[in-house]
Formats: sequence, structure tokens, C-alpha cells
Amino acid sequence: MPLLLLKDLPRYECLLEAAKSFPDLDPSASEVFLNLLRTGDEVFRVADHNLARHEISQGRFTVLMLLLDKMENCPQPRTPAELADMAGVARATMTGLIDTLERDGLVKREPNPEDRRMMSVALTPKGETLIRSVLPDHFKIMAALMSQLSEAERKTLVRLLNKIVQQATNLSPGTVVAPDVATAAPV
Amino acid sequence: MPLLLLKDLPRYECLLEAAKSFPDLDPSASEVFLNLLRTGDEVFRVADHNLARHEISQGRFTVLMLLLDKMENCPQPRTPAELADMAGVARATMTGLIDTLERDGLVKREPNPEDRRMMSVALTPKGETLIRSVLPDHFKIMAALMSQLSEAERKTLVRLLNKIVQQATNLSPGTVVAPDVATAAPV
DNA sequence: CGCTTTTAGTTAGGCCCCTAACTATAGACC
DNA sequence: GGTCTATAGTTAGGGGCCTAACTAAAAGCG
Repeated sequence: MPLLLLKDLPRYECLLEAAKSFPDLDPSASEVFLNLLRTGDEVFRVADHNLARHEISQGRFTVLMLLLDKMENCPQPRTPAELADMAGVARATMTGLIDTLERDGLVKREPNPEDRRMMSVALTPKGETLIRSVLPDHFKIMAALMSQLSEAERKTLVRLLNKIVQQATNLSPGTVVAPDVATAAPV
Repeated sequence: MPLLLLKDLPRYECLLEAAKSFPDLDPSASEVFLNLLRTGDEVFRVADHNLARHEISQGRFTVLMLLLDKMENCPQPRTPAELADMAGVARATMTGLIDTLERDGLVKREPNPEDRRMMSVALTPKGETLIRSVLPDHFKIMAALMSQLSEAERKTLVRLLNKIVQQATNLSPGTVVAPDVATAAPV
């Protein structure tokens, strides 16, 4: 839904050509980058389109999934802050999500009597019914999307993706990618 | 920036456990799915964070890149409709992007004298200066993100991603993933 | 106890993204 | 020529995402 990046990926030859005028451009790295964003976007759209048939978005789906406590063995978030952390969004974003979910009667907020700063969020019966009705199709979608990959290929893919995530988290705190970035001329 | 999906990915064992109560759940497929979205999101954030230092977003960056005609050999979009198609967004979205880019003096709209329904969009000198100032860092970011992958791994990754994209585009038109989807009980 | 810092959550404002509906022009066909 | 359809672009309205600023409660500390 979100990404917006070159639906028609530039041809690889074009990247190689462009590399001549941009010394920093690494053609194969750019190719992976673009394909990764594009694939993520495409997969996201397919899953989201299915969820939309049940009138919920990815964000709402994620919140409901996190609150579904019948998933044994998984730690159970209860507060907006925990939900935001696990979903990887800002707390203000989670406030908005819970607002609309509560408006639609899918979750319920209750104040925590022990710490009056905190809220406790829980699924309503209606919310649980909805999320359970969506899950089978969602699982089928995921299985269908990956159906062309062997088990070995899936393992390889996850391993390579994790290498990138690792690198991304290394890069994200400082965000300084090269010495000259800090001293680059202001625009 | 956009995705929102389980920053802390559920443990694989948890998926296996959950598979017992959800027959449609394919654990390895779900694992790939979640890792793919998470990696795409993480990579997107890193790139976006860098672009933000130059006061532009991914969407704006993409539009400016598409308009930068010094990339030889690449077809040159000129109208909002072409830009929208190549960027993979709705035309209304492109209208909004061009609105803000024009407001900031980075692009310019001009009516097409031959077909008065059409507009022609072009970079201003200010826009070209900006995009050129951003590119070196952006290329470095992409290279850094992929620096842990060998050339062979990059090829493998692109190949596997393309398998998924292929499957996603197969699935997207009909979106019916299994026979019982159409006949599922309404919620 | 009172003051400061920290933490939970919300509010305010903005951008990106969508679909649906609308305006205006162009093209096709009688 | 006049209508009917198709196309380009915009507008309207909504959701999700963000950061920054705010309120309220808790916790640390003299």
C-alpha cells in the first residue's frame, strides 16, 4: 500500500549505464533494493486486498492478531504502548488505530486501576469473531504467495533477508553512511 | 514507513504451535511473508530517513528521479498519468505529490497545447539541484544495505523475489485464493 | 513533603495513499 | 454536426503513518 517505487523497475542495463555518471551507484545493490521494495509492496497489496474484503486494514489486522490471546506461548500485549512496540508504529499511531477499532466495537479500552496512566486493551467478542473469520483466508494467501518456493528456497530467502535486516538495524541509529555525508554542502 | 507488521516477529516455534489450531497455516510460508514485509519496511525506513534529511519523502524522491532526464536510455515520463503508472500509485495520489512539489518550486506544470486535457510536468532548476544533491547518499545507502551479500547471493535473492512477485501478480486480478472464499459466510 | 524527571496516552497538524465522483477535452460513430 | 464513450486531471473524503507538544500520573530524591 505504501511504498511507491518504480513499478516498472529500471532495466538492469540502464542501471549499469547510469553507474558511469554516478560513482556511488552499485548496480547489483540497487537492483536488490528495488526488487525488495517492489516485492514487499506487491505482497502487501495482495494481503491487504484480501483483508479489505473483510473491511479491515493491515494495521487493524495486526492489532487484532496481537490481542488474540488464543495463540498459546506468545507473550500477550495489553497496553497501547506494548501494542505499538510490537507492531512497530508510533504510540500516537496506535492511539488512532485503537480509536477506530473501538468506534467499530472490535476492541475495548479499560483503565488500569493499579496505574492510572495506563489503559488495558482487549478484544470484544465481535472483534474476536472478525479476526477468526479472516484468518483462514489470510493463511491461504500467504501459502499461495510462497507456493512457488521450495522449502530450501524459503530457508535461503529468510537467511538473506535477515542479513539485510541486520545491516539495516546497524545503519539506522547513526544513519551516517559515509564520512562525507556529515560534511556535504548544504543545499 | 508504511507497513506495520510485527516488529518482533513471532518465533518460528510459535507459528508451528499455532499451525495445530489453524489447518490453513503454512509455517514456512508465513515466516517468509513476515520476514519479507519486515525487511522491506526496515530498508524503506533507512532510505526514507536519509531522504528526510534532505527534506524530501520517498514519494517525492521517486517523482524527481522519474523526471531527471539525464538518465540516458530510460523512457521519459512527462504527464501525471505516466508518472503515476511508473511510480505505481493512483493518479489522484500523483496529483497531490505534484501539488506539493510545485508548491515547493521543485517541479513545474505546463498545459499541453496539442491536447488540452494533458499537462506536462518538468523539473525546475531547483528541483534538479535537489535531486542531484540527494543521489550520492542514496546510492551509498543502498550499497551499504546490501554490503553483506555476495554477488551470487544478490542474484539468488532477486531470483527468489521475482518468483514471489510473479505469483503475486497472478493472484491479484481475481484475488480468489480458494474455492471456499467466495462462499464464506458473511460476517 | 515538594520538586524534578520519567512514563502513558492523547491531541494537533502534516504527508502519503486510496477510491469515488466530477470537469473538461478528445475521439468515434450515426 | 450531435451524441456517446473514453481519457486526463482534479476534488472530496477517509485511513494510516509520522513528529512534536501536551496532560496526567508515577517515581526518584533532597
